[in-house]
Amino acid sequence: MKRLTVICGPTAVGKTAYAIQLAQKLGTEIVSCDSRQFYNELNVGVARPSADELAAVKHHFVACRPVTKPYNAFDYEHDALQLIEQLFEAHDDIVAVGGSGLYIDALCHGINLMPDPSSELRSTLSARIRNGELPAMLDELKRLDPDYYAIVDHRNPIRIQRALEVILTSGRPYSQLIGRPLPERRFLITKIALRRDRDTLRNRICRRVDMMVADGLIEEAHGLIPYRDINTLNTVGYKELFAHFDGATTLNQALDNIKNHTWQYAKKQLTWLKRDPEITWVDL
RNA sequence: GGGGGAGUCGCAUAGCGGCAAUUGCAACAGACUGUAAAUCUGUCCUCUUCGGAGUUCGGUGGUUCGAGUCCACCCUCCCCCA
Repeated sequence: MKRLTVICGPTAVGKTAYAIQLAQKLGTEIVSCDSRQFYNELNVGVARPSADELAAVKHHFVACRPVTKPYNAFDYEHDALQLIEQLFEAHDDIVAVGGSGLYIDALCHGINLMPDPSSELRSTLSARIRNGELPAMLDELKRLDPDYYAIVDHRNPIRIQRALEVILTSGRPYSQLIGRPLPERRFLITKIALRRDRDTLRNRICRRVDMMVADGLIEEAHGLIPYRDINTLNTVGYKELFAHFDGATTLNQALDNIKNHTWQYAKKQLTWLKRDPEITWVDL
């Protein structure tokens, strides 16, 4: 049976190096599931593997699309699955690495098929949220899909928006669409989550941010100013520098913010991974 | 030496007689099915059987039914003139 080994864990634990070593040992290639390393324009700020690392093992889904083209977990599932089937023709093992929990879940278990909302609908709904119409939207949701209304976080506008998008374009309750069983993967999945003690991880994060600066993070962010309103650029490491470019913070404050926010992100990743019973934890 | 201003729960900030005390950040925990490094929630003086209870606003006294808020003195810091 073919096997996919997924390497996950918080940012800056050392997933990249671990995955490369494993892939070399298994004589195989790497599929990234990092929602930010997909993009051509994002390099040092998203800790893309170095040129040497990319040369050591063939990587997929790294720097493969422009930030201007929207992408999501469902598209990723589709693309990655297709690629994986293809890679299994030549390999018994494949290594996947990444820190984006939703994308890892999409790869390992899939996401229910739902119709794509038109971009008009999406922008209409987000405009309504900006205009403070969330309560009215909640009423709509209550009427159209009481089951989902009962469980969603009423204060999370994105959740409400998404549910309405799906309901309005499919004509069916969102709660029905997300509940359906998903087909099992036709390959074995082993999930390994890397872990380090808090202090070590925190230090690694701080050191890595300093290294990113030495590697040109500030210049990279500066060059990305034209794209700053794209959601993909709403990313730790860039948004803090955009604020600095605006004069809202000093450079040192911006870098401190990046370190803190990266740490918060690492904890959020851990929270996501903790509830996954399939994971085997490995202490580094 | 003279004049002015300020000390609030880790940091910053509100507060001008009814306050365990505003807001932001940080911290801690959590949610998450197509924006996910996104978005959102809870806790955040101490104890709590989660109903409350006990201690707080530089210090010491005082005025008041009641003081972070008013008065006196003291301590510390900042600014201006010398």
